[in-house]
Amino acid sequence: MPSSLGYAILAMLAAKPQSGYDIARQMKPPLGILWQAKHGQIYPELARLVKLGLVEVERVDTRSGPPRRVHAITGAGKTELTNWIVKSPQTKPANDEFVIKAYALRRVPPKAAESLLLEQLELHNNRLAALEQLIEALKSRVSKQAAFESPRFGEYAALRRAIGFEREQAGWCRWLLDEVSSVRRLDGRPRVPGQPAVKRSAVARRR
Amino acid sequence: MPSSLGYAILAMLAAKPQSGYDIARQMKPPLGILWQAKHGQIYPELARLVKLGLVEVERVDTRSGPPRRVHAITGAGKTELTNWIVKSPQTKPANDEFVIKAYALRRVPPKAAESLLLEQLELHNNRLAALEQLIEALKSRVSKQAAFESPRFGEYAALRRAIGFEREQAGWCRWLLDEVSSVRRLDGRPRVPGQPAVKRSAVARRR
DNA sequence: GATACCATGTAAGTCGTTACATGATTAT
DNA sequence: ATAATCATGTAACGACTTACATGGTATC
Repeated sequence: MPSSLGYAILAMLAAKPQSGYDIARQMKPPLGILWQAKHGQIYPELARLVKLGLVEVERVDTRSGPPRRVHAITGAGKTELTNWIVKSPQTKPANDEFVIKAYALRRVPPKAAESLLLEQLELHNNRLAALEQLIEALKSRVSKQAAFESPRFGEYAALRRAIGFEREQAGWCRWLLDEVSSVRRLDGRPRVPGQPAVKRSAVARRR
Repeated sequence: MPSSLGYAILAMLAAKPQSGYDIARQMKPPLGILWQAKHGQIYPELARLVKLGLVEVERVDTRSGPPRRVHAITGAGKTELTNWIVKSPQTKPANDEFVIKAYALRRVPPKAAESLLLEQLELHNNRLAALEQLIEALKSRVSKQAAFESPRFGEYAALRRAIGFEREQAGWCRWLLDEVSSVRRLDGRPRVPGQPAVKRSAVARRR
């Protein structure tokens, strides 16, 4: 039985035959949208899929350099993939390190907290921009009507999800930043009860 | 040097001394919001933190049952945690099995796809309801003004993030469901060009 | 009497990262 | 020349899961 990575590879090979290197490129963090893995894990897993008879290899000679090993899904592979899809998935924990840092953020000086959050926010904004460029390129190829029937629908769906999560994460960062900033502005100054101590919109508008 | 799990434990012990069992309960999937892990990983990691001098144990006898081993963070532990927080985090891949299934969803009959999506949607809605109950209980304890200063702020922030992600995931499921449904209604029927083939709002309103 | 929860640990195995290893090709 | 990319693999290590193991307490 293949691992989750194995099924991710099968799904990609069901779209079209590819080399291990092709797969590794599309799964490369941090932009891999279907699954992320390094080549050090991909090549052994491909070998296992071949040994299971779910995938076959063909050496394709190139005019320059070593021959590429192009992998294709077999009939047995397609069956295995289809059967696996309909089984209810077991969700595994997200476990983002940054949540721990946010959880204990009160322990560090507000200035340090702010720069950490700004760095994180920029990271997500950059990733978001890259993903939005990818989806724009795809949109023309996925017909509005009956998008589900399009051969690139899977890619489109995965991209939509990735974009949604990046947006969500960026929004969370902005909220955190706003909370920290408001405390920083309160620093040492006495508050006047009855009126808002701080305007909360400065960071919220920074998109 | 502790692992990410180690830092998650340190962060929780910095809030208050706790037993391994307490930690395991709060980290239990699928509702652990800071970090998720099983006791099989937590107890050995706690032992390592003790060996590193970042945590100390105290046996506390109970009137009934075996003595509890209450762990507390040490001075060295606080220093280590604070230094770690300000270092920029390395993000690791999300890798959700369900994305693979969605990617290759065209391979299965629309009816099977729909039931898979409905099951997933219900799962996220249930989790969302549970998380929203938790955050409601917290909101009263976290003051509106200067929420960042509140001792429970970390918990509140982590909960907000978890809720945002569940909402996002649920929304994505609804979108997918809508795409599949629209194709199902098209099944075998010829389309009339010039007017929309299908109303797309049936599922979108199902919240 | 059975089930669930309290409470703590260990062992085997899988998943995943990082680094080592090789060698050709293309771009600056 | 030097670096980056193409292209494929392996080995050591660390993270994580699952199952084994034990024994008391509370609830139905």
